[in-house]
Amino acid sequence: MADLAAHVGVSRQLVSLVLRDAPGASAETRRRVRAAAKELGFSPHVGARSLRRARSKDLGVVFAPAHSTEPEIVEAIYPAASALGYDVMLSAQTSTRSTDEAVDELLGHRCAALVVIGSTVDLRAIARRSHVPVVDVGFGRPNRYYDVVRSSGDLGIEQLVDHLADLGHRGVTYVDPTSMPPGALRRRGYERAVDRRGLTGDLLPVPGDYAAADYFSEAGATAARSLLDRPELPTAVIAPNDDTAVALLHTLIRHGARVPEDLSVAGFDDAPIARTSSVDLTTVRQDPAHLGAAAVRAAVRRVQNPDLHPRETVLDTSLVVRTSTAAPRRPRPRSRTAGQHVESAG
Amino acid sequence: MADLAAHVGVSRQLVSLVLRDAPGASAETRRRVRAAAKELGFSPHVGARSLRRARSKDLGVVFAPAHSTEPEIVEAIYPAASALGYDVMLSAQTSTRSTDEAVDELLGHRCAALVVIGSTVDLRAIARRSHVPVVDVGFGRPNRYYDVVRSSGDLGIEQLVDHLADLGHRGVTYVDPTSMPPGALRRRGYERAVDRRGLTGDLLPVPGDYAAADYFSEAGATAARSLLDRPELPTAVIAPNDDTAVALLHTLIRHGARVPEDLSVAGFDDAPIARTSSVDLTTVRQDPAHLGAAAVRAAVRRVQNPDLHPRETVLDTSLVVRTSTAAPRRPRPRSRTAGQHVESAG
DNA sequence: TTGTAGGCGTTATCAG
DNA sequence: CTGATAACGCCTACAA
Repeated sequence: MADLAAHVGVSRQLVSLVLRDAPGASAETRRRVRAAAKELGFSPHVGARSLRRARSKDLGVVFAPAHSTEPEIVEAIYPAASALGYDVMLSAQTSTRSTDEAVDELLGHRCAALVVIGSTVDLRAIARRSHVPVVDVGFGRPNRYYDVVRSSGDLGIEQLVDHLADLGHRGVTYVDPTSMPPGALRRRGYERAVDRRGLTGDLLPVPGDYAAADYFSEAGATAARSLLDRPELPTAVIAPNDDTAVALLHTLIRHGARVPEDLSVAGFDDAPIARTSSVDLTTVRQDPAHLGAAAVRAAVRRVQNPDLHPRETVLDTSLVVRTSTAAPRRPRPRSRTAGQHVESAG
Repeated sequence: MADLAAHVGVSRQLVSLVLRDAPGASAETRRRVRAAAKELGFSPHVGARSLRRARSKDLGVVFAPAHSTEPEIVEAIYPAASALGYDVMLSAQTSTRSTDEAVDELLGHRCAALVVIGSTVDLRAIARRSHVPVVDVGFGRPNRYYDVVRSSGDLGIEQLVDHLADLGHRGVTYVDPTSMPPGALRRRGYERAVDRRGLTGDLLPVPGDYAAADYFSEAGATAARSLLDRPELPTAVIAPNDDTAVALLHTLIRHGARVPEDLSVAGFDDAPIARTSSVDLTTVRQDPAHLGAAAVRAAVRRVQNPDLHPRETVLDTSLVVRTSTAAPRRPRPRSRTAGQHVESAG
């Protein structure tokens, strides 16, 4: 930094002011300093900066890179954090790297707060030893130790059941990958909606190992084979995540069933694969941008006021109707028009 | 750290020794120091550490979280770096965050080297201003400024063509998403193999925008529709990435074609989706673990000896045969039995 | 094993 | 806007 100052012909502290966007430098000086910094390839040493600064402006984010939905949330966190003046520091949780390791690295960097995405472990111990606010994004339950941000999985499934009931379906089958962490909540939504609408329920549990990379897909394929073994196919099937729904859909199609003519299929997440034209899956969207922004807000709120109690933030989901659902083969008189995109504010 | 030392009843520098695994402390002391660190929730300030240390032991990694194959490479980089004594620092490149921004953040952390995954831009400018070794993982071309690690896309496609020829196919159609960065290389492999085996070539170019999130999938769906419009389907189709191949496969199946009975379909990448049982795609694997390890090795090599010239590392691919490819149908009659319907859907 | 001293690059404060 | 000075937490070197 001294080099840079000498090169421009100003003092070091003026360079420091410019580089951290602090007031007290003229526009012309700013320009010259920035130009010189670029020319010399200089960027301030963030280690030294964090050493000296009173409070950190870094948000630590723990995520699983290979997961299908987490990266989208990570991408959304960047602009949200940036808008509040925070930098983002990523730390991956993988098969060879535990949540604790990922958290420790971030703690070493003295992040102001931690956002943990899609964790299946209880973050209580982590929250206690962190000494910084912790936010759980995914499927945590409200507690006194850390903030929880999640979407309303139960209501989302209810939206799906309502959609199918409105189309005229009298029964809806629900594939339940039983070891999926948010599974219980979503299944409750299904049961509630089926009761409320007076539909015939049909629960198809598929056990398995959540840690297996292809558990969701295999669950869909397994469920499809089970349905194909029946004397008659149901008219509508819901799976509580898109990977399972897509595998279900493709396995059914491969065995001669037509979707949506023979049966309707719906998923949950609005993952990228649901949007491709060869799938075009009716699903429930939990907006990654909303989740990311809510997580950042929750973290910053407690950074600014550490005495506040952790909160639960539940985000609305929105039904996304595509061409994998339609009225059943012999539509009832009360069937309505399909194809509407119902959105609810976040 | 002073607190910790006082708590254990030893000197600060002994604590420092223990925390960085340096020799000079007894096993018993190590144990007590670690226990106390855990109890007090203490971890060394990496900023202060990097400020003091002569050389950095951090490897900066730039990647696109939402990409289908990059996260697997990122996961592989962790153990590879760890084995050589390096920490990993992640920086995301997204639609709202340019490669330059991602690189600048890492440079601010004074990483020892930079690994840039799947970049479509020329890294020359970045390599010049970085003052640290840069490694491009993906589809860079050899040059004097930075290392390149890639897999042998051309040979991989040749393996695929050979496999199909060995099965008895006399012609192979090749879907070419023309704006895909490694596309030219792979297409050359196709052309070479078709010539060498004396097959009938059939190039099906699909233009589009690489930046669009669903470009690969849409390319597959488009190609499928184009094939279905022909009077006769080819017996074998290759797409140079799995997303395209899967969309192609599903669109064909949805329109009544049987895979592999009517035609064989193959992809490239061995992405997670290719492995699911509802897809079970024959493909070419470029091992993410190998790519990650090679990238780390290339980076560390030049960190340890900055005078060495950047290199190109080309990794072998391996053919993964699954059930989407088979021998061509012997008779050519288009006799289709019940349950098969060709329809035009959206 | 302990103690002491110095310094890494930055920010903060204060008087000019 | 400049100049001077202290401090952040840690590592290194050296002597005890």
